Amino acid sequence: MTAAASARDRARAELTREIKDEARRQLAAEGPQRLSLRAVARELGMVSSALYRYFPSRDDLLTALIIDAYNALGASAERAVAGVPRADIRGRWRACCHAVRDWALANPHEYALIYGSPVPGYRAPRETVGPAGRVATVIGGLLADGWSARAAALDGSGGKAAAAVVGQPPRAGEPLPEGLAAQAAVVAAAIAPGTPAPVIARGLIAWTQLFGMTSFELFGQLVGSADPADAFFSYAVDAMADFVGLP
Amino acid sequence: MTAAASARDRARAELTREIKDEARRQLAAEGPQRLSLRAVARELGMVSSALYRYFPSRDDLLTALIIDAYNALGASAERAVAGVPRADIRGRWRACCHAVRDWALANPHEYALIYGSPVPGYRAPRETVGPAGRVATVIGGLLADGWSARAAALDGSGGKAAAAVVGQPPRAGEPLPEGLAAQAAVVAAAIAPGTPAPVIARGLIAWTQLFGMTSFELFGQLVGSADPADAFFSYAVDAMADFVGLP
DNA sequence: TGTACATCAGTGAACGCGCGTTCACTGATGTAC
DNA sequence: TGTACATCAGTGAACGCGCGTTCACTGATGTAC
Repeated sequence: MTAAASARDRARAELTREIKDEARRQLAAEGPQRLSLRAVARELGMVSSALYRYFPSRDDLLTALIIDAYNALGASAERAVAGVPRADIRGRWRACCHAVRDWALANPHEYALIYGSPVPGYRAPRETVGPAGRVATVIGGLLADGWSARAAALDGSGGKAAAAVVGQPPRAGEPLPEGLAAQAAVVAAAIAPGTPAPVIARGLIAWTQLFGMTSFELFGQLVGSADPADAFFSYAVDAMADFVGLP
Repeated sequence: MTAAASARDRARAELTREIKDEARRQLAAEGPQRLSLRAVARELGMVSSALYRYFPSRDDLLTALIIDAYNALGASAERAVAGVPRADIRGRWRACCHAVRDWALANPHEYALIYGSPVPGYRAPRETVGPAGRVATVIGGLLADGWSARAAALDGSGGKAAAAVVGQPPRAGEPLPEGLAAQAAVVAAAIAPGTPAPVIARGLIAWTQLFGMTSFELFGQLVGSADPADAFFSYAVDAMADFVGLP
């Protein structure tokens, strides 16, 4: 009786979700290491040992939250990018960056959970790597699109590429340190096929800049300089778009 | 009897240092939130309540460690920069960036303590802001030196500034979003007198990039792309030197 | 220089807390014949 | 369709742990006259 079987299964799925929701709520209120199974159970009106039917240990609950956080951030970036016309590559880049920032500001503890200091004694298992890569994959796609758009423009107009606010865009033949060229090739193969290594290398810089800036804002490091950070963030996003050569 | 008075005082200062050293050791071994007064006391062969003669609470001990960490990192950057001839501005920038990274890799938990997610329930008091600004102050000095060197060269050579690998250096008149221009002016006044706002704005980008990249390396976010990160790091440091217009 | 007093460092016991995890159990929900 | 059995969810008590902090105390070190 599949319908009946899935009745129990559905109850199970629902409670699993409720546990995660409550855990997420506590995460938001207290931070990652204050997350306690007992408190979650208490809030749900269960006895703490009951949670062990759903998560074999506290670390497994944490892992589930981490995966959810990566997925939520990734989905938010993907959604934002999909909302901009495909040809407007710079607009998609802006959308991606702002989606990252907005999600981080809206979910500071979840952001800290995945991009802050690693939780001590906790080692991220394999299942996190897929979700963890979603934003990078989006960025890789934009780099690839940006490169091919620019390559097409160069062919057509004899070098009159889009004006850059912040400097010359990367060129395919630019020299790179050897180790980096190899790493960039691997990255390109994975998320930005056909994109030359120098573009990827700059993309890595922009990627680290984006998250560095976001973390700094969230963790209070911009107080006294670029806080509030709205203007700085937008400026940096555009500067980095130029830097990686987006049209 | 000042000498005798300072005998007791010296004993006190020494034990205070020993407590911090032991706490730092535990920090390195276990991470910030595993730091426990009882464990520190145990290791020192004291009873836990004795620590309250030295630190009024666990948070105060944490604060002391945070200040020490900022100072250690700041001193390390200052030392590295001072070891390079004053005129070699790019060399000093490189030294500064690599000092930050090297210190972070050598003291990962202390780095996480100050640049990772904020410790929950802990609010950094005033005394941290001075030490926290030391690296930024170093960078501000380099931006100022870079700008005045470039301004001098422009005057002398009619615009033939140093060749940039990565694009055109910032110009004084470049447009900035309004809020950012004001913030940049404040920053300039504090740590880079006479430096135009666009240079400062790019400096902020480079600053966030430096720490973003370092945090990503330390927190394992570069695994699968730019790990090991030596080549990428050096490349990014040079790219950012161009980006902020260092000669 | 010697004595009476004040200051301070360190002790040891105790308070009250919350945590993760285990285990034998009860009762309800599902399955097989 | 009805019964006997298996599976699973949730209970409640318990284990053992370590933590931060307080408090009254002892004894040593310093200070004032």
